[in-house]
Amino acid sequence: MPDNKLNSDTRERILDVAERQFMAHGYEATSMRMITSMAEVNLAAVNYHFGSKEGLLRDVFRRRLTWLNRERLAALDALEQQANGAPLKPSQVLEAFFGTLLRIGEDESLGGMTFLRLLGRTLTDPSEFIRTFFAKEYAVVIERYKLALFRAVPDVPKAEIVWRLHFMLGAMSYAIAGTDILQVITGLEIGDISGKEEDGKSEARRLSERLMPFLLGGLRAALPNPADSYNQQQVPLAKTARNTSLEKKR
Amino acid sequence: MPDNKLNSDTRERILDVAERQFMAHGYEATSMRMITSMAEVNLAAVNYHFGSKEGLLRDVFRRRLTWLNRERLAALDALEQQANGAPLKPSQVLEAFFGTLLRIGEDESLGGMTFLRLLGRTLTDPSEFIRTFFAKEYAVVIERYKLALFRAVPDVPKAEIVWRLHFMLGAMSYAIAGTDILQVITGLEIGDISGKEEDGKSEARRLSERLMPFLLGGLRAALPNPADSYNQQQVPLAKTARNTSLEKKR
DNA sequence: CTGTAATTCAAACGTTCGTTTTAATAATAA
DNA sequence: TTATTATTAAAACGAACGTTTGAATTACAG
Repeated sequence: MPDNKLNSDTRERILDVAERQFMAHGYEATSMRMITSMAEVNLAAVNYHFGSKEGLLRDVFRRRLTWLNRERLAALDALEQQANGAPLKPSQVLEAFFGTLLRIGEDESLGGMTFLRLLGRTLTDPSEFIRTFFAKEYAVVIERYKLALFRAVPDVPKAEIVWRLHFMLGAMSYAIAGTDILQVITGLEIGDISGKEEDGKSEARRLSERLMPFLLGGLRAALPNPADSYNQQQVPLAKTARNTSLEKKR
Repeated sequence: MPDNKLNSDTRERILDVAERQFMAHGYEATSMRMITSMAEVNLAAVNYHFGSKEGLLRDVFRRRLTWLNRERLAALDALEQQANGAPLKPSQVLEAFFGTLLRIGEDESLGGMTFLRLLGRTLTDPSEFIRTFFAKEYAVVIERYKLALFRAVPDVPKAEIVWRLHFMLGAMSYAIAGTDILQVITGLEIGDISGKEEDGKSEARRLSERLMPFLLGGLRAALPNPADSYNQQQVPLAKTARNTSLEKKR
């Protein structure tokens, strides 16, 4: 068992194909035979180089997240050093966090939109293995950014900021992952805008321009008024159709 | 092949177990033998009642989405009728759309948090079958709400509103689906807040109170300034060690 | 009660899955 | 060179998959 050493080219070709197939069909629905045949390597090569299918998925993420984590921390370091002890602006923190991520989408050598979509989709994967992997992989970076946000938005309670970081991650992941289904759901207008190609690497940039103001608006939104419950009264309507959920029909 | 008639109780028990297992492990990783053994029915029962595993998944969603779609349209109808031709407030539209959804999480007979999580996770599923299914299932409702949002937020361009609807769906789905991984990623504070149980059905309500202001803030956020690209200058630092946000590096 | 349809059941179907084994080949060090 | 290790190759492993079959059982209309 090697597990170290430089790329044998086989390794890299497997990672490339696996990244794309996991993105297109999901982890469970992608078989090793699909991967190895498309990569034009022997079936046993995956187990030889990565130990198992899980090991392959882990390394697919590792080679991208290593860069991402380093870059995200560096971006925050630079901002804080320049701020000289003063709190950062919320837009700066978000730009460092989400802008760094979206840069991946513009650079094919960092994984491009393929990896971004894979990342967005995998974050909702329920499997235990994936959950613990990401928790470990992200822990340090998230902690740093959480603290930066606490300082950047001092008028919003910390607990609320954590919730909103949660929401922001979701909005971003979905916006990235959902190119297929959500753009169908929300209509073709986005397709019109994105218009396939004006320049080669515009998709991530266009997304960034739309996403960042949205996230900023959400992050700094007015606090929920504890007096009114959001669920009952905004919609004053009558008792609509009641019928719980099923039966009927057929 | 029957496919009609009322519930044989077997049908219902299969749907309940399948809903929970699909949520917990994902569609592909859930086998029919897991489902049928936990539901204490014969292995062949799924194929008999639903035709196939895909048919089962489809019906798992149908029995919930039928209610949700009807309720969402009814909520919008009631608001618009009451408004008497005047545009609705953004908060009203969001409350009708997301509030209705989150009500599912408070009512076990509508699917509860189990179904909400399943829904959130499934929306990112890459499989063709699921994508087209949701596109059809959602089309009418989304179209109605899109129009309502256009009127409710007239100062935001329509294309931008579609993007933000996209983002809002993502924030919501992730917030729902990601109870496991994202709460680990974003730290334990949320767990402290949610604190297991104060009252029986509080989880969805707590989520709603946090989510709604965030979505409203994002929906009405200031437009991106076309003059400045978000990628270059929000992080104003020098060319020093830090590359702004994209290219360069490496 | 009788007869027909609906449902349940045990068993097996053929396929595909991830992984392992054993041998052949390529690469590298002494 | 030779010895040693790393990599590739072909074939097979047992297990699990979704589905189908055909008989046994139940439900129910006449």
